[in-house]
Amino acid sequence: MDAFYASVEVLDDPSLAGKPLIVGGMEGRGVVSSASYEARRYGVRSAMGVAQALRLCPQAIVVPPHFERYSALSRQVMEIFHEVTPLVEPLSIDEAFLDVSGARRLWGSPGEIARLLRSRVHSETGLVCSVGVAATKHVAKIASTLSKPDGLLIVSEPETAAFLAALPVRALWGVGPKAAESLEGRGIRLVSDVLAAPRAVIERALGRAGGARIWQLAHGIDPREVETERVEKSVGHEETFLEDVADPAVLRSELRRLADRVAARLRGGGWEAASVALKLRYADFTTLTRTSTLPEPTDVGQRIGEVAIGLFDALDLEQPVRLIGVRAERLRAGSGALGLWDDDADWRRVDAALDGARERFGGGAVTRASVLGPRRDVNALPTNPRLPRDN
DNA sequence: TCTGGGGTCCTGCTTCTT
DNA sequence: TCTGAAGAAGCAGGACCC
Repeated sequence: MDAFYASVEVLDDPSLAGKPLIVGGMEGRGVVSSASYEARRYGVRSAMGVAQALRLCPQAIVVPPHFERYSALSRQVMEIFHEVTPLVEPLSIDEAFLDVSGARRLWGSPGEIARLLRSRVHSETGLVCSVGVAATKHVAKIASTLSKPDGLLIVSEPETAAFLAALPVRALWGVGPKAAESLEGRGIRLVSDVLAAPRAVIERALGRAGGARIWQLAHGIDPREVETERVEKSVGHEETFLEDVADPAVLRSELRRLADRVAARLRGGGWEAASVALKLRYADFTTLTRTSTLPEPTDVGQRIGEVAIGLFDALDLEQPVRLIGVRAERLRAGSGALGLWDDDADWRRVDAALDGARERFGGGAVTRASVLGPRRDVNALPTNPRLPRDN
């Protein structure tokens, strides 16, 4: 979707059409979430402070984001995609990969399908989208970016190598400012320079995993399928204060509130968290994180809050705090999940959990049944003290 | 008058277990 | 019972994406 949030705002208030528009956060410390193309002409970009954006474009209209509305329209657009192919991989609220290789007999060539999608999205939602068509996800993604706004770019398989070679390295998925700087420091500016360089040079510049990935993408190698199932790995909430906060009591209370929100989402998704992370950003923007693995997974806000506060209390507050956040990590299926647990390793895990529970509760009454509860979910059992994990 | 909030993945290090 | 190596896991920080 093109300038998605800004386009939705225009859809809902046509008087904004044709004007420089910024969808952005709270006053003072807000940033630009989305800007209309009229605002972008003045240099306004996503993630820029709203104050800076207004210096560049003083006549811009700033509206707060309406995420529920964007989500509703996103669902509507995704439904259109699903009517064309079941192989849809939402990448974010406003982007998706579609595998249309099996839909050609019904809907025509990939190019025809792309035109159909653009037309249907516009007629059924009033919004404009751009489409990239290619043999791999990576090239399709780049093509859609280059075709914006309101465009369609088809890169056939034989054209792929030449298409990629002419691009700056920054266009490759996963090359951000730091990676681009590291590559450019070695004289590697274009994808064609990556092709000419030994793989070892790229891996030295970007690290082993990142280097290998970028080397492959530059060569047009991207075997990733369109994945319709996605498994969340963490959920979190964080908040930047309007003014920096130095009072630990206020920060603890905020942690409790954030933990409750995180826990509510865990329960909504049927998950439990195996560890809890605290994030803290000082006034000078120094950011630190602290993580703690839980004795047993939980979806209870009070428990997550206790752990987050424990991590917070272990810190020496050096400065007033600008941002604070709580994240639940290493999610696993929550209550109600069934696991098979008929081998020795699982029983050892149960007994280890028993030991841990006896230590915590002072012994006697703790039995295998009281540790397992009604759940019988081996994966959700405590892993303290350490045992080999099976995931 | 700087710099949000939602995430994923990787690296380098330490600690623990086998 | 001790020891060293290897691997797993935990943790912190950072890059990157939308």
